[in-house]
Amino acid sequence: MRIRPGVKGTLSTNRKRSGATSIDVAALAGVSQSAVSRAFTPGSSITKEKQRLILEAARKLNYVPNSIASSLTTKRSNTVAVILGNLDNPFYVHVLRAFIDALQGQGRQVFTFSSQHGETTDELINRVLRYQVDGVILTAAQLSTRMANICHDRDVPIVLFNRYVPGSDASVVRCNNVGGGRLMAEAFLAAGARSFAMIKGDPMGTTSQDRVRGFTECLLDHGIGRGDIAEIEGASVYDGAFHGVLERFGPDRSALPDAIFGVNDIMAMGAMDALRHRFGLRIPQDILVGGFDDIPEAARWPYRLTTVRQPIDLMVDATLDMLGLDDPTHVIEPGIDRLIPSQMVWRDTIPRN
Amino acid sequence: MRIRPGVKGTLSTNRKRSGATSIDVAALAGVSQSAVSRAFTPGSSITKEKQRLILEAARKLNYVPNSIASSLTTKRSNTVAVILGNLDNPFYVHVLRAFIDALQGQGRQVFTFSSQHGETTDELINRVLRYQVDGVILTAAQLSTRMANICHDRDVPIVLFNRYVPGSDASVVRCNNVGGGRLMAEAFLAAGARSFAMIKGDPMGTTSQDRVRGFTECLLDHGIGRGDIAEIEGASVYDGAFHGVLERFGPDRSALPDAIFGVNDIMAMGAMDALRHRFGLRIPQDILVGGFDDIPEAARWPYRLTTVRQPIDLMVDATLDMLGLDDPTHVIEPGIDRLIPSQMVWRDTIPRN
DNA sequence: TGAACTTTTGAATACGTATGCAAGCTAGCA
DNA sequence: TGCTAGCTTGCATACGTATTCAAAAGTTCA
Repeated sequence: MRIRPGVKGTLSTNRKRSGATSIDVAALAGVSQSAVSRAFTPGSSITKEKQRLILEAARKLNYVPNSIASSLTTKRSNTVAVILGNLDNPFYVHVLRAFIDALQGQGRQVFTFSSQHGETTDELINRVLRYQVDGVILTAAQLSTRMANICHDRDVPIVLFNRYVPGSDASVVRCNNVGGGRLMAEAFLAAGARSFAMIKGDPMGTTSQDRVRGFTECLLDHGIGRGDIAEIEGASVYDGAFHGVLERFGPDRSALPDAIFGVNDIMAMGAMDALRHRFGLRIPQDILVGGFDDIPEAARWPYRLTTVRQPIDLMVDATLDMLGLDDPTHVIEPGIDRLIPSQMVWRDTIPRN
Repeated sequence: MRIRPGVKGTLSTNRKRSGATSIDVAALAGVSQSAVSRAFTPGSSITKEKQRLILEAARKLNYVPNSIASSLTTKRSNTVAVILGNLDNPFYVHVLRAFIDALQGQGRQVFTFSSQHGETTDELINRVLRYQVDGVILTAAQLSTRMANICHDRDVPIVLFNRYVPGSDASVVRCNNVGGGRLMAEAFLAAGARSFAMIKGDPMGTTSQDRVRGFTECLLDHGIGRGDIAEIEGASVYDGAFHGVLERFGPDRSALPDAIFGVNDIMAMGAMDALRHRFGLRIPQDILVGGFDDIPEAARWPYRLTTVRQPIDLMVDATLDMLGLDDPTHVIEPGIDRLIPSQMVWRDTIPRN
């Protein structure tokens, strides 16, 4: 047993906690600590034979390199923060998984932060920055200018995923939400719909706003009156949409429109369930429904939802690319806005002519 | 601009990256570095007035304490690893969120690891240990004895969530899966079912095995013959169950049993969709279906699934409690097995007498 | 064989913070 | 005023690894 000086007494840190260190391994292998470090650093200048010796000693001692210590000198933690909001929306679950898989493939770990209620974004970003993450992916929460600046000062790249801050120069990867909204409006119009309802998501979120805007503008362009476009607050969750539809049209079903646009799939699904199971309507015979996202759940049998696809993989790739984690000379150009095209996915909730 | 000696030349680490340090703050506030450290450590010995001064200076410099450096001395990273497998099963999404929320509430961050294909558990745990996490929560992946030992040596508490390693003495929190399986069997029997099918999950997972065992044993106890209990591999995912049912009973619908037990809700949902939309069956009039987990999705209209509840919150609380992160004297007692009771949730897929 | 290189090696140091220790300080009390 | 007890404070050091620099060990070629 190795003796650890300075860990005597009534400290609160009286667990051993840290196993063998590179020094222990060096001692056992009869080499210097530097050699151990090099043995674990790919591309380092070390003989095959010496490396073998060291790895063997390391195995004997159950040595695991301490990334914390390593980060302190290299100033890279191989860590990325993913800031999450609404995990009730399966879309973001798929996004999270895509990021985890991609980043893990690069040898990076993912810090998952949830933007909790009662915490300001500034507090959140502060928590994130403490951990010296190499990059930040923001799929929820607002980004204040001050915070964007702090990240910029510290050279921590930050990419907004499917959201943007109007008037800021933060980097953004997003789907063409406005265009997608238009696509859905056109699909409804082509199917003969003349009156509409939209179920809106997070009122503060640009994603929902943009889809609503594209949808509305396109309808207005085609001569639909504002009075024929109802708006329902769905808060981006299934239950919000389900109850939103119930409350809006329950008292007076004659007010039901020809078509309902759920600003995301999970809300479209909630609306469908309300329409079918509470109002006894058939889709698309009695009413049309459209969604947005193309989550796998929306393709399942009870729904077979016609929707607008957000290409997750493209968006994730673009985000990681923009983060530029692998390129030390990478400069985070401010104000880049990668707009990924959206695309109509036809299934059974809107008849196609 | 502060000059950083030693960062000259053609290093690959030529980003500034680290913003102001406690030394910078100390200089600006005219105090020692120790004082800055204490100003940010609650319960530390420092005057209110001096603390105010320091915090003000820190704000001016956009100082954020470096947790990496702090972890190096305290040997606590305030970080917990959550190892995830199947995010296609919404149950684990809810579990993840529960852990994130709870841990964040304790001021800890969550490292999310996905147990990827092509990586052994040993490699996984090694990756985890590098980051000096204060604890490990395993909701997927097998735990080898060797790895359990390494964690134990390093004093890193590790809790298996809803899984266990037979013959090992790892700490476990799990739902009473065997009992839950029995509950479901009893429910089916009470409703008059005499022939059965089970859709099984991960063949290596104890969770699925236990539920299958409880279910089967109970049926056998009641005189059902083995020949009347069909087994289908569903791989714990919706599509697996959907196609499993299709392939098994599509060629010969007369082989359909009275009742189908999806070993988790998402598979029960897949089975329901296949039965209804591909076979045109009514549930529960033509066939009974039961699930396990009680995920919110299973309560929605198309399904209204009768199922066995796993009390996520209780299980999460028990897990964190067992981890004992807040108690420095906490000893990880080996072999603790917290069995949380499961409970029948009656909805519409099994008639209740 | 030896000169001119290239590669490998180890010693020393830096990274940013927490903390033991001793000194400085304040307040309380006689 | 003098003395003690308790709080604050700063100094110095430790945490575990990566990297620089100079020295040592190989390698190539004349």
